[in-house]
Amino acid sequence: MASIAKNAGRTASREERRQQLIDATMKCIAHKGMGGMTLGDVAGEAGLSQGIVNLHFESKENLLKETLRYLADEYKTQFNKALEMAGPRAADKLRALMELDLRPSICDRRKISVWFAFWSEVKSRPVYRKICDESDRYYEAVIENLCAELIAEGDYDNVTASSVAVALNAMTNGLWLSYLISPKTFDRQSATSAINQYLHSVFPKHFS
Amino acid sequence: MASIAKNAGRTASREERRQQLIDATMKCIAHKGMGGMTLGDVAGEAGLSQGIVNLHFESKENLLKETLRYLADEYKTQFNKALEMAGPRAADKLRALMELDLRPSICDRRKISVWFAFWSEVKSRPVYRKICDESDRYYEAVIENLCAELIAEGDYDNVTASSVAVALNAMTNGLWLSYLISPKTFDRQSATSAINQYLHSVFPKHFS
Amino acid sequence: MASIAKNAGRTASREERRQQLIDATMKCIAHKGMGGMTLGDVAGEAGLSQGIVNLHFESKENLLKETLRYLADEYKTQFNKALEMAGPRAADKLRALMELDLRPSICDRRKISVWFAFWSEVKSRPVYRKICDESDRYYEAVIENLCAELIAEGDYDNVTASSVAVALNAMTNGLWLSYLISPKTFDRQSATSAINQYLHSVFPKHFS
Amino acid sequence: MASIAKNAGRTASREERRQQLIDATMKCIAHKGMGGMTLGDVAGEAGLSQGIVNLHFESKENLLKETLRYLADEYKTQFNKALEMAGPRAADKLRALMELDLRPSICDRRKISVWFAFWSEVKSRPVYRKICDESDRYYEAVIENLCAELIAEGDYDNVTASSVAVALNAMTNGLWLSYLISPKTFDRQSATSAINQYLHSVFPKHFS
DNA sequence: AATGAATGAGGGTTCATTCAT
DNA sequence: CATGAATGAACCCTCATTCAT
Repeated sequence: MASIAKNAGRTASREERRQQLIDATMKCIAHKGMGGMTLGDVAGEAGLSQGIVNLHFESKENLLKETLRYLADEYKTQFNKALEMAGPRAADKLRALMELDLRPSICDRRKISVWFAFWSEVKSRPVYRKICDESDRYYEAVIENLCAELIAEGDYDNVTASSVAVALNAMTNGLWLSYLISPKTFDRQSATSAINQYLHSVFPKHFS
Repeated sequence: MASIAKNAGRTASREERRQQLIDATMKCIAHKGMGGMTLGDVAGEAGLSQGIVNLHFESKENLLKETLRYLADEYKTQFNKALEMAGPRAADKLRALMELDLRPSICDRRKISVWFAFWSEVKSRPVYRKICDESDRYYEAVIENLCAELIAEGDYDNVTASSVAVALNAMTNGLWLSYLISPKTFDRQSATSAINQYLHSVFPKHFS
Repeated sequence: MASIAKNAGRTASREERRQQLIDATMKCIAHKGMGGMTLGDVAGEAGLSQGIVNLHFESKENLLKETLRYLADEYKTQFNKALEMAGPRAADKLRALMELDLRPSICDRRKISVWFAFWSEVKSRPVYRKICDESDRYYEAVIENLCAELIAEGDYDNVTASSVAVALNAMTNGLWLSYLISPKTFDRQSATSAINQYLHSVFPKHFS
Repeated sequence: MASIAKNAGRTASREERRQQLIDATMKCIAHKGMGGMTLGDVAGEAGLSQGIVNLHFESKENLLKETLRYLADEYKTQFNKALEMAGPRAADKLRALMELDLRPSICDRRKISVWFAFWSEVKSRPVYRKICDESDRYYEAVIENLCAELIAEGDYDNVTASSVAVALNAMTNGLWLSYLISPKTFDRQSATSAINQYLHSVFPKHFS
């Protein structure tokens, strides 16, 4: 029985272990920063031994790449699910996507920290840039399509779908930063207001 | 007095050297990432010798803090200058500030990289958070005041100054990210459109 | 009895596995050098799993010792067989031994590599020295006896059996080194000539 | 005064330090074997700190390469000096070269150990092979020329310069091995006898 | 007997920092 | 002030060994 606890580390599927380590990695990045994080920290956080990361990910660099990929995949999954569950109307879908970015499970300082850690290395690591770029492109395309629908429906002029998509995408990312920097003074409430107000200004017939 | 004059040269040179090293630091962060950058790189970039950074900044940590402070101060200076030179009207001031963020000397991938590097460590280093927070608070306050003026002038309802300030601030930061991630497909032109469209939607009487 | 028969199979398989691993070890030493070789390499080369070597040899150190012992035994077997098959005359026996050292199955770069690997550690590992010393002593004694016979038969003066034995032993080992270092320019032919010429010079009546 | 001892490590020319480290390396290889030697050992042996080797040699691999090169250069220097100081006659030169290989400063178990360590890796590291091959080629060529002179002078038939050169080269290397393996029972005396007897047998008019 | 995930000590290497010059 | 050799802690990574299966 004691041996179960002692050998807890010996039983886990390959996939579980990888996920466990990726989770620990995100925690460590948030806690110590991308440069400050060490493989020792990650292993410790996961309650496992020194060599475990190299065993499952070959190298630190690869662990980080896989962590980013997980983060991107996880977001995409949520994004698509939000889209699906929002019902058929474009306005509802758009609102759902905006809400997604402010949902506590996504908009949490730890996770935001990790996103910024990768973004900050986008210039020095082409792999990161590629992953982020592909994701971004997808989201912006979806949003742009939704905006195009709204514009057609509402007969809005003076507004292009592309510009609104760019603005919305930028805004949600920017709001994450505000939350990261000023967690005390910045709350989800004000973020929601800012977005709603923007949507109302641009698409008054769809958003009150 | 004599000694002041005598030290003026030294002091000036000391200041110049510090600036030279801060510049090198920003280049290195952009090039190698916050974690990848070493004091050796910085010294090399500045064309000086190994120990030089510790001589002028005591420690790496302090160099980074001073670099962030410089970055923040530089931005503040430009911000205030833009405000001043824009003329007395709130709308002009606001437009000038938006333009500032997209001006090549500010919105350049290298510099943006450095901003993101510091932001990514905001959670693990309270000092960084403090510096960023103070700056942000100031800018948002200024913008909020300008918006309040516009609202009063234009008699806009359904809009609060605070929300617009939050949105604008987020948007400009988010646009930097888009530029960082997709330098090929994202250009200053589309960023300008996004902002102008937003301003026009919210303050139609002031922005065409 | 029954149990002996029953275990014979197991024992045989156990012995086969050990031999398989020793062969793999020699391959790996030749390929990666004594320091570069790992137990993982050995297991891989044998097409077996990680822990296999420790299962059969307890430790790396022991595996190496057993490998050397195998190498020495194998050589001794061949040596004795060559001696036996050469016929009764001392000159024929001597020639057979010289030929043995140049025979492709013995004088092959891979195997030579392994010999040198062990010799190079003779100074730091007394066990290796002991094994090599014992073998050497045996071969030199045999050769010395053969030389003594020849000297008696041929009435050679100015020559001692001991010195010729020392020289021949040194020469064959030295020729292996030449082959190891210069496989392209050094061939079995020139090695054979060198030995024959030596034998002819020393024992002109026995070797033409 | 105390500080002189304490800072002994801080004063030494680049070249001196490199040599000091190469010496320590040879000691360590002899003591622990090529695989067992660590950079920590080398630094410790030199009385310096951990990082010192990488500071002066960039990598362990490079340290080893430079060590081999030093060993080869040192030998070549001695070889050429022996050649020069031996006087004009070929026989004297040849004898001087043979004596060189048995001279205590060259034929010492520590140094021999190091030679064997490199030879044992000749198959897995082409660089080592190249260095050894080039040296060997040079020595054999010199010896072959000397033998050719002797053959011409003495009108020896049944002997080719090339074969004698090959044999002599092999023999000296092989004698080193005997010394390495059997330091107790093998002495310089018997090695000398073996060589002299060989020379006498082949070139009776020149060597008594 | 065999596997292969897990361990953890120890290796090579990097790098912030110190110090004699 | 400035240099750059030297330090030594700490990193990533490897690998012999152990152990549950």
